[in-house]
Amino acid sequence: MKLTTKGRYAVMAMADLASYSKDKPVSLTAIAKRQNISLAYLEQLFIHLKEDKLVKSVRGVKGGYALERPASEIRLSNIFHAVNEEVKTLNCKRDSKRGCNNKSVKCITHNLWDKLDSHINGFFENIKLEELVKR
Amino acid sequence: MKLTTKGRYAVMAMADLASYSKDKPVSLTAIAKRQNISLAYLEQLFIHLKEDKLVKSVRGVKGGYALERPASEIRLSNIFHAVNEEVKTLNCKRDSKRGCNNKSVKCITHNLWDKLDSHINGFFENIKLEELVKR
DNA sequence: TTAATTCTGAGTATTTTAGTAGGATTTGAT
DNA sequence: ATCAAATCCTACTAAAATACTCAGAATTAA
Repeated sequence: MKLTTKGRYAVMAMADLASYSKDKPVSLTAIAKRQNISLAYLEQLFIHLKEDKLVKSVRGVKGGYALERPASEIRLSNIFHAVNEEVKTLNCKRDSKRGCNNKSVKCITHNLWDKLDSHINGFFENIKLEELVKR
Repeated sequence: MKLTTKGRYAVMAMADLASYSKDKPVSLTAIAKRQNISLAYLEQLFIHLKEDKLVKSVRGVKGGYALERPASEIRLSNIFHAVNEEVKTLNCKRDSKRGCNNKSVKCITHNLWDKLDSHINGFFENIKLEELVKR
């Protein structure tokens, strides 16, 4: 199990925005340089961040991105969700087809993965972008 | 981020062992059938489980595997570690080379990944194979 | 008009994962 | 002694996911 760079980059970029975009939008070029992330890759991430209304964009010269909501109202879970960095420990279709009835060994572990999901998601839900940036 | 089947299979197989190998060793063929996992794939996993002294093997006819330690002394973290299903949210070499000094945005998030690692690892460390099986 | 920027879709290289293949070795049972 | 069931071992491969790149279109302040 590992966290992919997609989620990491998204959080880094959002933290960058929260730090540098007080009044004016920040261009992806600036973020790309500061955080050392490919511009083209950032562009793709920001499409999703915008879709989920975490950032707003200003097109054209002097344009860029800014937070759509205050950093105190953005949870890390929102960011991960936006870029499809889901915690997905089990795709249950197979199991449910076979009638997952909490009796087989398979389903003993099934419960485990559910708990793990909650555990990890809870972690991200409890941290706001604001906390990450201040300090 | 996702958990791979490797870790799932390893836990399922260990849970199977804990359930079925009371006195006699259990063959991988039996586990493969019960849990619907490829035999050859299981073999590879058990090499590692054995290396980490979680299971012991009996070769030859009527052979198989059994737990090396009681289920109450095997933590899920031991299993994941054995099959290299590590929680690895950040490979820090790049960052440390650049002098990760907890000042840049990169290192703000760096702390985050460290915490996440602990959070997830803590989850696995707190669950023993025994708890998984009984009930 | 120009240059900086977001926006969009497609394509590709790399890595990881999951699984296969083909044996060699060991050993209880007949 | 032979056989078959099992572990053990190494290498290979197919598929999927990841992490990008590329080429351009659209927008807009200066």
